[in-house]
Amino acid sequence: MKKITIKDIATQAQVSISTVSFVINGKGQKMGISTNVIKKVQDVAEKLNYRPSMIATSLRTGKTRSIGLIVEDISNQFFSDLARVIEDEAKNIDYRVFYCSTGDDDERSEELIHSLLQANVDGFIITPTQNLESSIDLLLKLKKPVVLIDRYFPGQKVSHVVMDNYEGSHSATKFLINKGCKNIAVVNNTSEMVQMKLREEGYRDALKEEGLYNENLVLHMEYHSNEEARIASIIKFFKKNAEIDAVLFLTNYMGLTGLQAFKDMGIEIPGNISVISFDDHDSFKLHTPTISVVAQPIEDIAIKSIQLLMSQMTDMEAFEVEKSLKKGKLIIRESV
Amino acid sequence: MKKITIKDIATQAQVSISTVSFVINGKGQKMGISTNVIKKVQDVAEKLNYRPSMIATSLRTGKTRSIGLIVEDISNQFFSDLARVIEDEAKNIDYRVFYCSTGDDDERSEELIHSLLQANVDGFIITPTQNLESSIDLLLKLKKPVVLIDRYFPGQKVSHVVMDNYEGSHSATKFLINKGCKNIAVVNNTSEMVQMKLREEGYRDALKEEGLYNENLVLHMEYHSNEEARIASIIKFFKKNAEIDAVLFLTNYMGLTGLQAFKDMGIEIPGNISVISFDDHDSFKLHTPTISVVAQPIEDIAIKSIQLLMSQMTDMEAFEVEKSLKKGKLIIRESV
DNA sequence: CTGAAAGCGCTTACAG
DNA sequence: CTGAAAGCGCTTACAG
Repeated sequence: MKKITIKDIATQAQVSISTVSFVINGKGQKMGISTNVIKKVQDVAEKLNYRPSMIATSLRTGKTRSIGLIVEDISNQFFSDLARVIEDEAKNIDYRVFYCSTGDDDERSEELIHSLLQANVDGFIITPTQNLESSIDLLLKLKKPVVLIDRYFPGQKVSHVVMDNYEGSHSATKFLINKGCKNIAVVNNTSEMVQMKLREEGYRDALKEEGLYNENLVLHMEYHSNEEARIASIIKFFKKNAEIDAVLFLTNYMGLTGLQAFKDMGIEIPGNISVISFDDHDSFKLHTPTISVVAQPIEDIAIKSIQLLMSQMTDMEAFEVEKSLKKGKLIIRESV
Repeated sequence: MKKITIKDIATQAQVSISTVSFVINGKGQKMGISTNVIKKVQDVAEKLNYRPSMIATSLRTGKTRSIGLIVEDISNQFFSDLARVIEDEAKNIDYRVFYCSTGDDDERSEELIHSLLQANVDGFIITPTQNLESSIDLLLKLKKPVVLIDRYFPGQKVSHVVMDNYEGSHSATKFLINKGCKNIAVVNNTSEMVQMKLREEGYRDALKEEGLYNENLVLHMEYHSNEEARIASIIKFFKKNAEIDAVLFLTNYMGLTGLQAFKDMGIEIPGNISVISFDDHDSFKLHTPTISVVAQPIEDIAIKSIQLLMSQMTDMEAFEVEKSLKKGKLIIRESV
């Protein structure tokens, strides 16, 4: 069975290939093609089960009706949830999504951008890594529509949609303070990215407002260390600071590691320590006790980012940079 | 900044576009192009930062150097782990992977196949849904390389690589019997797919060998019901059969649901009931107590499926159907 | 109302 | 040793 082309249809329907093309693309009416001919072409196309070659169309039009989605790690539930919503939204406007993971590796991220550029995607949605600013600049120079999500570069003129990270951790910390906690720790990674900085700031400011801030209770963990090393560093930190009565984990994977560490140490939640983590996760709902979280507004972020991307794809010139901040949601469970 | 083409290089290097094409594709030597010219072309390509258009190459050669990977649900850890290994393996042989999720929906699966067909991927790796046999037949008719994973259609002549499901649940059940459990339940979904049938058979045969089989202890849950309904049906089942002292969950999501149900009911693991689930998951390692599992040989499956696909892509005619069975691994944790 | 022709960016058989 | 030309499957300005 060989591939059916526009030419086969033209032959069978006894018209020119231009006519076929117009009909297939719904421009039959507009081009003043007779109803009879339109019907005939459609019937033949149907009968031969014709599928236009995306590749030929792309080469000709320069458009692929596809979006490249670059996330940190598609096997992290936050990103896979995000990806699914974005894919659904894109499907509604008849776009395909190609997704891939950076693993928080700058070099890999650059490769992915180039590979998607080569595949000629019409737009990019990206969770950038730390040093990706220049690659993003390249996309801007190429006039490629881009939206950053989850994080961004403060100085760069690119649309982005992120959670209100400052507010999220500020209100979570506030909640712990109101609960009566006095020695509230925070576990962050060593990333210099703005979203992590803002989360830490929200925590710090909330404590400072109450005169409770203690810089010894801030732990920064290496992102690229392995699970055992991370658990060990958490154990060490909590042993050293036995006065800690509450902790805020700034990402879900740090929260999960923390829970593992507490388990190994025999620390009881919320008896010995109250826990809140960023980013909801199935394991947090299933954990004994269930873990409170600052949940990201995944749906809002996904929908908004597609919208921003679409407005760029529709008219790259008229488009203006938009910075969108979406409020997260503090979900209180048994862990506090 | 406009896109650099082979033509721009030809102009700048003062050679014909054929020469450029040969050099870029490393066929310079073979075509007897002088070292000087090769060097000049390479330098110009480098200087202009030339990237070949994948789309033009595809249209011309009919190949895309890409693989379509269709899984049930990319946000399920089993599939995302699988996808990552497949992606890495593919990258090693310089192939891209496009992945997408069926959500166990036949219609969506067909759409995805057609959409990947339109994108002209060179090969398919698919976890088929129940009624996808005819769509797979279509791929065979089109002479498209296909490998099925995780499951397959017994009568169909297609290469596949799956875990030895029968052996996995047989040995897990055997383990529970040897532990002294007498009333061992199993929780399955209503799928008619062979992999689920085999898991249930392994369980059944192990019990029959010891004269312990009791058909009342088999629960079949609707796949497409929501989480609450699933929890409710598990609670009902375990209340009705209070004698159950062990349970085997046949997929990780059923296991997770089961744990939630046990939590709601106040059933203690392994005090009241021993638990083993198929498919390892972070939550199983983190759960209190940690949950024993029949882990799938994800790496083996991924590597083998790429191998089988490659041999088809290399030589579609000489290729012979291969059915590959990979042994799973029983990991005993605190839950038994 | 419809067709012939150019062109998107490549690859490759053919000619010299 | 290198170039001119055909063709992959489309879209669209132009001509009639």
